[in-house]
Amino acid sequence: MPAKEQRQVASDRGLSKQRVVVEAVRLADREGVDGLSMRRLAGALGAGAMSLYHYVASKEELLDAMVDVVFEEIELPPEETDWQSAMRRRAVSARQVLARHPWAISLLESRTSPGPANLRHHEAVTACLRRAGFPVLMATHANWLLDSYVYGFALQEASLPFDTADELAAMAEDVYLPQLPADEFPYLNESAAALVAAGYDPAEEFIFGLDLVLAALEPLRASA
Amino acid sequence: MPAKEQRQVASDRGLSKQRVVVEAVRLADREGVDGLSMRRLAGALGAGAMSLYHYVASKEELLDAMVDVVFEEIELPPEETDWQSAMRRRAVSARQVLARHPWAISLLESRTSPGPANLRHHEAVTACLRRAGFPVLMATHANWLLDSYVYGFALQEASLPFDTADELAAMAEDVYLPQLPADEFPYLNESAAALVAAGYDPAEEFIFGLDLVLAALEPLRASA
DNA sequence: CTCGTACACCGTACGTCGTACGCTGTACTA
DNA sequence: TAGTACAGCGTACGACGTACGGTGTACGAG
Repeated sequence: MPAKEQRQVASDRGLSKQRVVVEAVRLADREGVDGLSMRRLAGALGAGAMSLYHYVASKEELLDAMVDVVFEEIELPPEETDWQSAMRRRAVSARQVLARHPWAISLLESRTSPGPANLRHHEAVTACLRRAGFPVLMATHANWLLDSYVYGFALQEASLPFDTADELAAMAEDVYLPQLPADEFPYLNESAAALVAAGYDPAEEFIFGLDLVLAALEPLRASA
Repeated sequence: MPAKEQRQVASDRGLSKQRVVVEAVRLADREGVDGLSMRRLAGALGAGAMSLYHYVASKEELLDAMVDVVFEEIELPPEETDWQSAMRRRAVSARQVLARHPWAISLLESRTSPGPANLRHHEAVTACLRRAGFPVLMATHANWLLDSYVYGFALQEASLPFDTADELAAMAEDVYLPQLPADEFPYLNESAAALVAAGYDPAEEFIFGLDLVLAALEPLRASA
């Protein structure tokens, strides 16, 4: 019934798994993962809902592909520098990317088989550690530790309702402190006051723990 | 129309926010968070779906309450010991609890305002650190670092499709190695082989990173 | 030039979801 | 005895994922 005047638009306007997944990521960035439905996604692509199923077997597969797109965005550890700088680079990049796509974090939990970009990433990180002199088991330990820190930080960051020092100060005054009776929560009150006074910026927190972890790993490079 | 022979069952079989939330946690443990629907939950409680809304304003509020129940299960840092032992205790407990309720991790990301148990927990941890001599800002750093590690580890653990060394060995042989061409992923192959050979048990991984982090924090106890 | 087949895409339909709304029966107070 | 409050329920609505069976266009073979 429809479409009689459209002709060679196909190759340009036509769908593809690429286009579907990329648009899904955009939609999730904009509206959160709960706002991502097959119908809405199809709408954003100017297509019918069922057309998507020619490119993705199910919504689950779509989510898998989205997570892998996110992994593709994370910078691999550069090979030219010392291992600490390289790992810092990739960790900082990972945090940035996960902050840009907060929905990806909650998806990680439920996706059990890593996509190709995830594997490539893991390989590159392991390579960096092994070349720096970490024995196999130590490299595994370091991997777990660093990834735990990065993911856990991103997870906590995603649940913060503020981004900057100013917003923190405003929220502390208006929202937090009122529900924190000073006698029941003396230390949280103390912290909140001190953080606001110091102009605490959560964005700078990441590097502190990261460098501390990297320094703590350094001595393990040559041991068994 | 119904219910004419039931009488004093009310106080025993009657609902309450407690019962609703606890049963929701059980259901989520059993079927995952996707398997938790208001109808199914009501069914498990022998009630109609809409009855739940007398105890929870919305499903969102139910999820908030479930997360707080999980926090209640986490052991607070004991006050009698040195700070490292205390923090180790609570971290180990947190990991256990989160492993028992994997759905809670993905919920953390979307819940922006902490419940009472969460606040009490945070207060206790901060108290422990401050009493151990950490200055306010350092205690904040330590908090972020430790929580990041615990949450991130739990997140990674939840996405593992195996729990024991044996299962890892089996999966490595049957699933992972076949899709990891040795020329493209030399280091992952090396790691997989070494881990299987060493009888690597992911359950022991947690303590390694935890103790490393605790040791790295120790020297910061008295500095500004 | 026709026709068959393959492909890209779509409309409809089903069962499930969260929940707004309004009704019932019971329990207790006046 | 009447009135009120409350616990719980039934129905209904719109949105979801997706099974199924179309329908138009492109293209190679005859």
